[in-house]
Amino acid sequence: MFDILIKHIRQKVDLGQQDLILLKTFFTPKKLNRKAFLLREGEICNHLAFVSSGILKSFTSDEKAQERINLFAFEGWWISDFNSFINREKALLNISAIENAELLLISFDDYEALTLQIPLMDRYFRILYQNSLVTKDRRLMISNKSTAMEKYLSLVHHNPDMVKRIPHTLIASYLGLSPETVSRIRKKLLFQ
Amino acid sequence: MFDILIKHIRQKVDLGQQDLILLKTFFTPKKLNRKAFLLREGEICNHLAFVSSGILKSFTSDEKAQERINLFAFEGWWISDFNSFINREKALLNISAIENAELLLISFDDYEALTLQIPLMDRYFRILYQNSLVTKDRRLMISNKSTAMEKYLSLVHHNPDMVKRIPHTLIASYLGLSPETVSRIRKKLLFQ
DNA sequence: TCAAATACTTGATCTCGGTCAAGTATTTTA
DNA sequence: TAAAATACTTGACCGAGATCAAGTATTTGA
Repeated sequence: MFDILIKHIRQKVDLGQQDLILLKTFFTPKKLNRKAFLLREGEICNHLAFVSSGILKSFTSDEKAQERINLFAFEGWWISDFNSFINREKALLNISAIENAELLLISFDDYEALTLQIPLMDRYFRILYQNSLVTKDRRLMISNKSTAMEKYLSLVHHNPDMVKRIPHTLIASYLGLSPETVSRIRKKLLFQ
Repeated sequence: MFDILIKHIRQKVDLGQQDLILLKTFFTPKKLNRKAFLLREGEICNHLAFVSSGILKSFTSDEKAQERINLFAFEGWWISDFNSFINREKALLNISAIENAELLLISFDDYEALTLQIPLMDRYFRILYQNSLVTKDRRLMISNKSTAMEKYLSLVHHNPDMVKRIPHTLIASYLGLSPETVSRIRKKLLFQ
C-alpha cells in the first residue's frame, strides 16, 4: 500500500527509516470504486490523495454542459482541489474514480504537521510542485494558442498512456474539445 | 533592493537574522531597461528572477504570428522559464521588461545550495509554488472552457491591475485572444 | 448472456472569434 | 515638438470547431 508512495518520495528526498515510519502515521488508506466520488463541488476539500492504484479524475460540472476534466491522476500521482484544500474554500471540482482505486489520504492538518515534523517533506513537495508547474505551464500555453489537432498531438506526445487508457470522450473534455472533434482528428490521423 | 524580497519571504516563513544575511549572498541585483531581454528562447535559463520593481513578461514568439504572453511579473513576483531552469533544457520562452525593472537573480546552482543551506527556503518555495499552482489551475480551466468575454472578465476580477497597467494588445495575447476581440469586448462592457 | 448504458462516428449547419484592412489616437524618442 | 512607433478601434469576411441529430459499436453489470 505504502510502497509506491515511499518509492515516489525517495526519488526526490532521502528520508531515513525513522522518518518513514513516522510518515506512514499521517496517511489513511482508502479504496474508491469506479464512479465513486472522493470530493463533490461545494464541499471543503479535506485531503490530498495519493493514488496507489487505479485512475481518478477531477472535473467541473456546469449544469447542462458536459463535465470539464481538469486532471487525470494515475498510479503515483496526487490529486485534490488544491485551492479548496489550501485556502479552505468551497471546492469547484469534483473528484471521482474512473477505475477502481486505492488511495492514501492526508488531511490538511496532518499535511501541515507532517511538513513541520519532517522538514524534508517541504522539500519533497517543493520538488513535486515544481514539476507540476512545468506541466501546467505547458498545458496552459498549448490551450491558449493551439489548434485542436495540435492539442491532441501534444497529449499523444506527452501522455500517450492517457490516450490509450482513457475513453476519448473524457480525453476531449480534458483538452477542451468536443468528442466529435477528437473523433474527426483520430480519423484524419489514421490516414496520415 | 532586498526589502521586498525579504518581506515576501517573511510572509511565508520565519527566517532569523543570520539566515537573512546568508540569503542575501545568493542573489545578484540587476537592472533591466524597458524592452531589454533577460532571456531569449534557445538559451538555458540560468536564473530565477525576483522582481523588486517594474514589470516583466515571458512569451513565445512563433515567427510570423504575434508573440504569445505566458506571464506578466509585477513587483514581488518571480519569473523564469521554469522548465529550462529546472531541467536544464533550452528555453521556449523569452523574458523581457515592459517597464524599467530592478531584479534579484539567483542561479540554478545557488538555488540548489540555498535550499540545502537554509531548509526553510524549501518551505518558502513549497508555499510559493502551491499558490502558483492554484492560479495556473484556474487559468487553465478558464482557458479550456470559457468564451472570450468570460476570459476577459475573469482577468478583470482576479488581476485588475494587469488590465489597468498593461497595454490591451498584450492583455489580449495573455488571454489567447486577438487585440480586436478584446477591443470589442471592452466596447460592449462600456454600454453594460 | 443479454438488455441497458456508454462510447464512438459521421454529416449538416451554425457561430464565435480570428484575420485582413484601413483608419484614428496615443506614446515615445530624437 | 514633430516624426515615428506603438496602441487602439471598427467594419467586412471567413473558417475552425461547436452543436445538433441520428446513427453504430462496445462495454457493463444484473
